Formats: sequence, structure tokens, C-alpha cells
Amino acid sequence: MTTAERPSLLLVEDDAALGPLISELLEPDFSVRLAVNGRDGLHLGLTQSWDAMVIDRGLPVMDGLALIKALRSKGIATPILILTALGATDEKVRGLDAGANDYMSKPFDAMELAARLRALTRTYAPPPATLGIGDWELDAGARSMRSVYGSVVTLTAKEAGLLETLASEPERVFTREDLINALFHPTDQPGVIDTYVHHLRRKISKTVIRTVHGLGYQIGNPHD
Amino acid sequence: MTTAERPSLLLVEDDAALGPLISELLEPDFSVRLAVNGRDGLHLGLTQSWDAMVIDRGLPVMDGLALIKALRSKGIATPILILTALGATDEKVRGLDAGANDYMSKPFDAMELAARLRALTRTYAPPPATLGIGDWELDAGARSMRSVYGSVVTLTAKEAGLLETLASEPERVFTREDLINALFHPTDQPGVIDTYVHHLRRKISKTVIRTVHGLGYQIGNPHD
DNA sequence: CGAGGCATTTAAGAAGCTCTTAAGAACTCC
DNA sequence: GGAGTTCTTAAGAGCTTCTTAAATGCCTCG
Repeated sequence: MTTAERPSLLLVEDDAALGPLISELLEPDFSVRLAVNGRDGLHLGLTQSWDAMVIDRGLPVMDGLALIKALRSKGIATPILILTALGATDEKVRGLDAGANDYMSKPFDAMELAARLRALTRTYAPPPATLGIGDWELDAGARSMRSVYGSVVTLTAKEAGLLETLASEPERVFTREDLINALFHPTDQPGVIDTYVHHLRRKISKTVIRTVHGLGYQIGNPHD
Repeated sequence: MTTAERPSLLLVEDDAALGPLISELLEPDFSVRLAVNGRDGLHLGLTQSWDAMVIDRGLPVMDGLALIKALRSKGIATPILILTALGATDEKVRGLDAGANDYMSKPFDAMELAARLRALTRTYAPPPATLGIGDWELDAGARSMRSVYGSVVTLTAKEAGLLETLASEPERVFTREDLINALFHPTDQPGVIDTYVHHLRRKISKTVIRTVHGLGYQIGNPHD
């Protein structure tokens, strides 16, 4: 949820009547995109960034549970709500343990669905949305960095996004592929990342982003 | 959830029978602390760090909804599940919009409650799997070694692969042939291994890898 | 509506790091 | 002491990353 707009929602539902209906019910609160099978859902889930997903349990081509596991295994942490006709407790347990964040069984109440999605997409700690990186602090909202000594550098959207992604998981090594999937079109060539890393190093400091040769880039505590 | 222990759970429930019962049901999966009214719940919620909270809707001294709002207003972002006798949709909506992350109405199923709490406390960026080797720890993902005293050494792909293979089966003696088949082209000459063993010994310590004369190399507890 | 400026993307040579080979020195075991 | 094994060092080939520059696209302001 990077802007003040409605949160984006990916709805994966094969029922030709129910899909558009749910979509319409949620449109006041969410910007809904409908996928009618698991394969399309997986593609959209992997290639675009969503604030939440609603996934039907029983889907053609690729089952809802398999879809969730596939998304989670690719590192997609987006909140997911499963919607299903199966209301038995062990079905709920299976769904939640597969990686879903919430579970509702049909027939469901539209108001409750919307409230649960609001809860899933809600973000806490709005005021201090800054990320500390070494001697610097990233203000993602204002797309700027402030050093502890007061100087301020403004970043472009891509620069800020790249830095924010890297800083979101310190110590983790992101491959160029990871970063392209998170920030660019998957068709872009990996070299784009190198260029932006270079821009950031020039703007901020040579040492904010560490290169891990053959793997990718990383932010973390300076060592050795 | 900072450790590998059970997640910590704050349960705020005034019912003298239900509180201990829920507590007992969840103990296998969570480390549960019980508070019997809203005031105690607020104090514990503010002064300690919890992986999740389960809060009863109707509480003496301080209502459950008021408690949640108070916690949220103080910047506490811990996942909260409301447990209540009120199952009407607008009650659920009120609870969720007050800042709760999930809502279950009594009578509830213990298995489902546990599954929902697992979903709430699940983290998607688990700390990287590390392998202990003597005083060192190998982070294969980042291809680096960190000593117990904090220093960090980065390894190349071959170095990390060799070390990981050796460490995967402590005490086992790997022949050069074993290692070449696992890490290099089978046509490579066995001397490659010697070179990398040397690199690792220089980077980390002379004693991480033990030579077994005439056989190969080994990692294991230092004996004699 | 067009010009200018800024952000983004592509491309290509330069620089740097890793891998691999090789050869002599040092060591081990008999 | 000698044969075989292991250690150490060095250097070139090959690959990855850095850096620069220019092309493209987008938005704004005149």
C-alpha cells in the first residue's frame, strides 16, 4: 500500500457468477483484479505487487492450496484470505497452515469479508515510516534519505524502491532476479539493477549496498 | 518471535473456567500468559513484547475493544485475535475495525484457534539457515561465515560449497573424488580440492578442516 | 502543442574478482 | 631416506560487476 489509493486486491475465483459479484462488492474499498484460474492467479501474483489476495479453495488448473504454497515458496508475503465452500475445521486448519492468513467459508457476509480484508491490509506505525541504514535514514514516503549529520538526498522512485526492498530484510542477499520481480517488469534485463545500485552508491555512499559476487546485493551491518 | 522457542502469547480472558482451559489448549504451541482483566492486559501488552494476543470481547474493568484501541494507539502492532460470544456480523466488523487482526466467536474449535494463531505469528522471512562449524557459523545463502565473536568472512561460491558439503556430514571423511563429484566437473583434477581447502583454512582457521592422510578431508570435533 | 528537463532503460568497454592449473616446497609415513 | 601426499603460491583465463554514456520515454511548463 504505497499510496493513499484503495488497496489493490487480487481475486482468484473460477465461479463465473461469484467472481464478478465479489469483485463488485469489494470495489468500493479495494481495486480488484479478477483471475479465473490458478495459473493466471499465480502469474499475476508473482509479477505484480498486491496489497492482499482472496483465493478460492477449489480452482481449475491449479488448486487454491497449491497456488498459495507456490506463492509462498517464491517469497510472496502478501496477506491471503481463502474463500471456500468447505467449512470443516480441518479444512480451515489445512488452509491456514498452507500459508493463508485468514479463512472464510461460503456463504459469507460481504461486510465481514471487507472488514477482514481491511484488517489484513492495515498497516501499523504510520508516523515513523523510516528505515535506518547505516548512518542514513530512508523516508520512503518522501523518497529521501537523511544522514545523521543533517544532509538530505532525494531519490527517484526506482532508487527509493530498490533501497527500501534491500533494507526491508537486512543481511538477506537479493538476486537481481528477486529485485526485478519486486520492482521492475520481469522482462527487464538484470543490468538495470546494477545501474541503480551505482546511482545509490554515488548519491549516498559507496558502502551502503554490499555486492555478493555471483549472487546479488545486500544491506547489512558493515563487517570485516 | 526472536528465538526458535514457542511464540509468546498474551491471553486476556476473565472467565475463570475458560481462561485456564484455552491456556492449556494452546500451551503445546504457544507460551501462554493469562491476564484476567483489561487493565492487567494493557499493562502486560505495553510493557512486554508478545508474538500475538488473544483478547476476550467482554472484559471487566476495561472492555476488549477499548483495550485493543489503547494498545494500537500506543503503537503496539502485535497481531490480535478477538474471542467473543458475539457472533453477529456487525460485531465482527467493529472488532476488526478496532484494530484486531482476526475474530472468532464462541463456541470455537481449539484446532482452528491454534491454526489462526499460527497464521498470525508466522513470519515469511525466516532467519537464514546456518550451519555451525566449531566457533563459526556458515550462512550458505549469503555465502559468509560469522564467528561467535562477531567477525564475518565472505566466501566464494566454491569455497562455500566445499565447506557446506564437508559440514553436511560431520566426521565423515570425504575423498577428493567425492568432493569433485559433488562440486566440480568430474574431469577436474583432484588438486583443485587442495587449493580450496587451503583458501578456507587461510580465511577461517587452520583447524576447521582436518586432513586424513591418504584419504581426504573431514570436519568434526577436534580430537587429540 | 512543443520544448526542455528529468527519470528510466539499454548498451558496451573497463575494472575487478573467481576459478583453475601448475609447479615447487614441505610434510608424512614406512 | 625415499616415495608419495599435501601445502602453498602464483598467474592467466574467464566471468561478473562497475562505470559511463547515450537513447528512450514521460511529465511539466511555457
